[in-house]
Amino acid sequence: MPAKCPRADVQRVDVSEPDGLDVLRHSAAHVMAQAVQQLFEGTKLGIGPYIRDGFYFDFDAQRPFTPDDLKSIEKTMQKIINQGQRFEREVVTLDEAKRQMADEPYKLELLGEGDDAETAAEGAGVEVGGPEITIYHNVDRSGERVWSDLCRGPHVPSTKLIANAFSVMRAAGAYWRGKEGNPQLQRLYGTAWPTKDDLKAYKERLAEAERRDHRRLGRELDLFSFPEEIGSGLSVWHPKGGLVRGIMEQHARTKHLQGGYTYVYTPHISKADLFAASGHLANYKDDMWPAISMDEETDEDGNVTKQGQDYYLKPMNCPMHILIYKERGRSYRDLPLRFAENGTVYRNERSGALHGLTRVRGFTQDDAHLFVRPDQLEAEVTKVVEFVVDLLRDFGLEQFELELSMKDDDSGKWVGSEEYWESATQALRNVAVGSGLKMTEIPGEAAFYGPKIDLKVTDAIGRRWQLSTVQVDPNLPERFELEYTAEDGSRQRPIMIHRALFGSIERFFAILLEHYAGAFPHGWHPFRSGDSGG
RNA sequence: GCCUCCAUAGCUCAGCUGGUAGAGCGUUCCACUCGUAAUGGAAAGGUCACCGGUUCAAAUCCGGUUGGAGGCUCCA
Repeated sequence: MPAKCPRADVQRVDVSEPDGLDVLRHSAAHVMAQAVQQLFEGTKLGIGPYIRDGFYFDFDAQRPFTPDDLKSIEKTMQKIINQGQRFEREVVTLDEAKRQMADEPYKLELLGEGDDAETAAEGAGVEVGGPEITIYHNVDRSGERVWSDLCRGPHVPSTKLIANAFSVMRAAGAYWRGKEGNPQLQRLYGTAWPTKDDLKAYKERLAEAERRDHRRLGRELDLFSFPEEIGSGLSVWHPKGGLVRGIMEQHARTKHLQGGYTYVYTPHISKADLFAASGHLANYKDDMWPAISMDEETDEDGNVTKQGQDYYLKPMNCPMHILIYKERGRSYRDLPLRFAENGTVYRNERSGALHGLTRVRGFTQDDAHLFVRPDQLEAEVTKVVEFVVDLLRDFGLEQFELELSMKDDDSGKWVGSEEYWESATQALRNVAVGSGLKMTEIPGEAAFYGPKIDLKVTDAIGRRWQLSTVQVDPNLPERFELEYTAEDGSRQRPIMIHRALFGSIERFFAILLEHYAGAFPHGWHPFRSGDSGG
C-alpha cells in the first residue's frame, strides 16, 4: 500500500517499511485524539507518539475513559478515517504556535521548554524538537481545518491509509511527562497496521502470549501459587512446580561444583549493623522490609531499660558472604574464592510493581560472590560469562546478547578512581568482545561502584529478558576492609564480583515456563504423560 | 505508591433497575470402553473476598480493608 505523493516536497515512504509504519501509527494517534476531542469536549491533549506495535495519546479528560468510551472512540475514528482527511503541515513561529495552541496547556508547556522537550519525555520528540516548529492540521474534503496538533510529523497523506487495521486497545493512567510528581493523565493505547491481516496476526500474537502467561500456566498445571493469607508477592511451590524447580537447581548445582564454586548457606535476617556497614541502609532502605525490633525492654513508665536490636530481612546476600570471607586470613593462593548460594532475599517492592513470579517480594537468587586479585579479574569474568552461556544453553535458551554498562561523565555519581574504572571497564569490554556475542555499550548504566555486564535472552516468542548480571565491585571490599596476603607478604585488597545467572530462580522458572508454553523438554517435565511430541 | 477496572462453586463466567444463587469445564460415583484436553448418566461443591453502613430486606447500593488485572513510576 504505497502512499501517493500529492506534493513534491513530500517524501514517499511505504507503510510496509518500519518508518512508514511509525508514520501510520502516529497519524492514527492524531485521528484518535481528534475523535476524543470531538466526543469529549474540553479534553486537553498530552503527547501522542508511536511506539512498538502501536501508539498512544495522553489526555487530560474530565473523567476517565470507560470500556464503552473506547468503542465509541473507535467508531468515531472510523468516521474520520472514512472522510479521507488530509494532513497539512504548517511551519509556524513560536508566537504563532502559542496562539494556535492557546487552549492546550500541555502543548504550551512543551513550547515553553523549547529544545529541552526532546529529552523531557518519551515521545515528546514527535511534538516539537525539530529544527522548526510545525503544526499539523487535519483538513476535510471541503478544505476546512477540522483539527490541529503541535507536531513534528511526518504523517500519511490521507486518513484513508489507516483503513480498517486499527484498534483502540486500552486505557491507563500515565504521569504527565513520565514524572511521578506530575498530574496523572488518561492514556489511550491503540494499534495500527498496514492490513487487516497484520492486525489479526498482531492480536493472535497477544493471544499466544496470554496462553503462555506463566501465571495462568502456573495455576492450570498446579505449579505454584500466591496464597492471599501469606501476602502478595510471596510464592508457594506445589509438588509439580517443586519437582521441576528441583531439577533446575540440581543441574545448576552440579555445574557450579564442576566450575570451582563452593556452596555456602546464610540466614534470611541480620542485625541492622551489617546493612549499615554495607551501605544498604543508606542507599537501599526503601526497597527493604521494615525492621523487626528485638529484645527491647521497658519499665512500667515506658522507659527503655534494655536497648533493643533492629533486624532486617536481607535484600541481598553479599554482606553475609563477605563475612564468611572475613572469618579467617586469606592468602593470594586462596583466590579466586567462589561462594555460591541459592539465597532467598526479600525486597519491599511497591504493590503496583508486583507481577507473577517475575516481580515478587521474596525470591531466591542463584547468587555467587567471587573474590579475586586485581590481576585475575579479566580471566575470572571471562570464565563467568562462558559459564553463564553454557548453563543457559542447557536449559534450551539460544539467543543471547550482552550489555556493557559503564559510567558516564556525570561526576559525583560514581565512586572509585578513574584508573580503576578505566581498567575494569576495559577488562569487561575485552570479555564481552571475546565472547563473540552481540554487545552494546551503555554509558551511565553502571552500578555506582563499578561496571557490569548484563546478559539478555530472547525467548521463543521474541521477548527479551534480562537474566544474568556480572558486576565488578571494589566498594564492598573497601567498606568491609577485606584483605589477602600477597606473595610478598603485603596486605592487598581483593575485588569482588557479584554474579547471578538465572537472576532470580522464580523469575527464570517463569521465563522458561513461557518459553516452552508449559511443555518443558522431555526428561524434566513430570506432568504431561505419554505423548512424546513435546 | 498513583490511575482505571475487577473480586459469585477448584477453573471460566452468568445473575437487568436490592427480595436469601446458576451454567459449562473439573471433581466424585455408576455405566460403557475405541473414546486424541470433547462417551453416557447421577451426585457433591458457595456464610456471593473480608469488615462496617444504608434498608423491612444486600451477591446486588455506599465506605473501608485485603487481593488481582492493565498501565505509569520504580527495578542502585
